[in-house]
Amino acid sequence: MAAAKKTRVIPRKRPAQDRSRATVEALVEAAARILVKDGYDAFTTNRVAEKAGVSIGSLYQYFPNKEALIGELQRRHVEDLEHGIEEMAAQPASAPLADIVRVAVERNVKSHLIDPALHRVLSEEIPGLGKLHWEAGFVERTKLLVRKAFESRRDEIVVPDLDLAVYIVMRTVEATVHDAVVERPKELKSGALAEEVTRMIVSYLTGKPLSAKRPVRAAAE
Amino acid sequence: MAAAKKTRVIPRKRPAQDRSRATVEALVEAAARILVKDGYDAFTTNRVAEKAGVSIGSLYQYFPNKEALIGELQRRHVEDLEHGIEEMAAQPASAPLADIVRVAVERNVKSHLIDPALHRVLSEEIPGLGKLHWEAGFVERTKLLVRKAFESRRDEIVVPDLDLAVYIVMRTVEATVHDAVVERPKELKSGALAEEVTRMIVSYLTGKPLSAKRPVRAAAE
Amino acid sequence: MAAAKKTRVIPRKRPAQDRSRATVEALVEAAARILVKDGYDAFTTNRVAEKAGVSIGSLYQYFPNKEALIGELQRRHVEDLEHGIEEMAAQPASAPLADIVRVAVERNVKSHLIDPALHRVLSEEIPGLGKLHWEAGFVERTKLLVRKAFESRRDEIVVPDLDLAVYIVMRTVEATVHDAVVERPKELKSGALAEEVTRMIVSYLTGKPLSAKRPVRAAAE
Amino acid sequence: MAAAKKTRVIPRKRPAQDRSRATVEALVEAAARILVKDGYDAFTTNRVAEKAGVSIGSLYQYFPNKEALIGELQRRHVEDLEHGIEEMAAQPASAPLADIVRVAVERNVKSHLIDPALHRVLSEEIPGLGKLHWEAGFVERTKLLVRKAFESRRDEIVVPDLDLAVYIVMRTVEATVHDAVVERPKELKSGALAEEVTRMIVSYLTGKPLSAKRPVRAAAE
DNA sequence: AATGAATGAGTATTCATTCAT
DNA sequence: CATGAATGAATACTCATTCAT
Repeated sequence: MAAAKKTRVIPRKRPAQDRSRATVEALVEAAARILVKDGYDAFTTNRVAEKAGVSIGSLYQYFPNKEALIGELQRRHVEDLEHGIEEMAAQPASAPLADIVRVAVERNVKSHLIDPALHRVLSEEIPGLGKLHWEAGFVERTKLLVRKAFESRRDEIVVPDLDLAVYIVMRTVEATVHDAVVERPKELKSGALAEEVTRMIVSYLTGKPLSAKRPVRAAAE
Repeated sequence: MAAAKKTRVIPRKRPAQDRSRATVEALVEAAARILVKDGYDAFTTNRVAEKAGVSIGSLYQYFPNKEALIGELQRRHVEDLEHGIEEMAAQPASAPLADIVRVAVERNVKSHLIDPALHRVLSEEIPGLGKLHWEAGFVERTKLLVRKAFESRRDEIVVPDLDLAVYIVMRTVEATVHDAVVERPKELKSGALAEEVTRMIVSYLTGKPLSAKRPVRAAAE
Repeated sequence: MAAAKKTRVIPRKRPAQDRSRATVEALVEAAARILVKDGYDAFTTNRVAEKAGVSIGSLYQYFPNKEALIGELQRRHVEDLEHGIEEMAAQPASAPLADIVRVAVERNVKSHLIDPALHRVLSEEIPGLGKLHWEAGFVERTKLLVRKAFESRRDEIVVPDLDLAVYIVMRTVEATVHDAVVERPKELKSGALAEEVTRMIVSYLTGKPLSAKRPVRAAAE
Repeated sequence: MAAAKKTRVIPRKRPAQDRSRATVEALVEAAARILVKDGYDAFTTNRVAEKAGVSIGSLYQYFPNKEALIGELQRRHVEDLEHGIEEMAAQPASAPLADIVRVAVERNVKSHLIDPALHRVLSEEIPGLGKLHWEAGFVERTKLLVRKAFESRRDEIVVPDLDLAVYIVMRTVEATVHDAVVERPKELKSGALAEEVTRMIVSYLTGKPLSAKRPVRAAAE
């Protein structure tokens, strides 16, 4: 129903030269800084260009429109999130479900601690595009990896509908960790939140409580 | 950091006269319709007034600004959510934790099935204010009720940090149900989602799986 | 082939109130003045609004875009041209072809003497729209009237293809008179040009020269 | 009154080298193609350079500005028109007026059939400069030749004011033929239009109808 | 109370042109 | 000669809000 926006989200040129790259980087940096410091209302293309020390024309040389600039910011965050899932998927086949979940959750927490303020603005203050933009395919690719990880531990899992479980788990981790940036920063940093969320998910999937906390190496950087 | 908006969110007057009430109602209706059908971009005060069959001047008679209109929409949705929590709190003291959780989850699902499209727009397309707006105090009042419910079943709960548990549970239910409107509509309506989420939460809180499904009366309308 | 522009040309509202009418008039006036004095390059919407002593917002209240403003100017000129053709058509059925032609030519000259400068800018400096805009149907309506006038004097006319004759005559009068505004202003005002053009057309249509000049009353205001 | 543009219209250098010539040619070609296919709005210097397979810098090596590019296009068209007039002037002194006129008209038709689309865009879609641009002196040189041709047949001509006659004839031929490209393409190609226009002009100038059509050799290529 | 004409600050975006490499 | 990254002035248009009637 809601009106869809007609827009390219892909940067106009893949910057090749060095000067180009520097310009693009300056723009992205400036965009992030403005978004964090002054909010979306202050996020105007002219302001971004100015803060980047670049002409407005140059901004449009690399980003077809305002949205594309935001898109790039999102892309970078999502890229990191995806790396996290890949790290989980890279766990040895022998690793128990609990370890898998813990790695995923802790890695997700790590992603959210990189630039929490930017992350918050990105998901709360941007109009028109909630998760819509979320780098095409990211959610699907991610779902697939999680599903595979679950499938190869099918015997440990008591939940009948695996697909539904994947959905619930993913939403839970994301929401729970994401909002903690603002509402539970202490527990987010201390690891307490990750521990609790891991417990919840594991006990849900396996049908039995996760006894003692047995830290996993992969979580450490 | 982010620029805060200076605004009253409360309707200028409690409409007493009938005509007034009708006007307000028409405006709110029109606002919702536009938001759902055309998205936030099309949501202009002039357009709302026009669709409501009212002059723009009249709109400003009842709503001090655009945000207040949105605020009213949110208020109405949140009001329903709050009623849900109150229903949960109204459970007899003897009701076991599992029942409490089930009632809360199922009631939340019900709230989200009232006007899913509007609900989605409200939480995804509105810029500048994510949950910030969320009717002052709603989250706090709600947290309190949930906490009390948990406290009076403290013996059933194995999680040490009750406050953290409340946060996790609330975020989980909200996120999980909310997104299901778009991504898992079937399981949302069938009750399968509510069942799973309830299982997850109960097993997390109590440390033991929720055996068979034992439906609760209060969930039935 | 050439890209067509997507635009409303119709004024947004038919001004009803007096204040509205005054605003519209001020805008049209300002538009004409700017076009004549400074050319199309200086014709910006903000400038027009300013010169009209009206806010830019008001301009857009009555004209959906820049083009519509020009459209209105053209409409007014074309309206006058059309009145001229109607005057020709209103000649008594007994009037000989020569009189008809003379009336038409002289009336056309009159139209072009109203605001020659504006007229010139309108047809020479406006990009994208040559005659394209020319008030929908004007050319057709006009052709029809001329054709009828010719048909009812078919016996006087020696040209076999009447349709082609109509085309040639119309283009000739328009081009010849229009450019005279700039290139032959003296003869345009003195009536010499009209006389010559009339001669040319009549001798072409009838196959015999138009002997002496026999002025027609209708031409005099 | 109208703001005059400050510009060189002559290409910066007479390309001597072959590569240069090729570049210029590519640019002019690209310019024409864009103008015809996409209209004046799409005619940007960057686009022209790109389509020509040349860097924007190179464009400015050969054309001081956008206008100069258009100027070159016009120059080429006008050049052809001028050749036509010269062909007329090259008729033997003994050739009767009717032949002269016929040659001129038919040659003009031929010019307009070379690249009608480009020709149309050039004269209808280019803003700021109607005929102003028209290669300095073209109109004057042309007028002179026509006048001379008329003078040397003064005895055949009944019109008293020769200068006015020249103006009227020239405007008539140009307008009548030019617009036929769009509005009477069939008659333009068949020669019917040229025939009619010739008749009109000859009968106007000589005061007697042009009896039978007596084709002239010069008109044949 | 209602109307709706008027306001005008604010913004995304284009494109001709320059100039360092 | 060629390149193409960078420039930045210029402009159409939107929309929340006010206020005279």
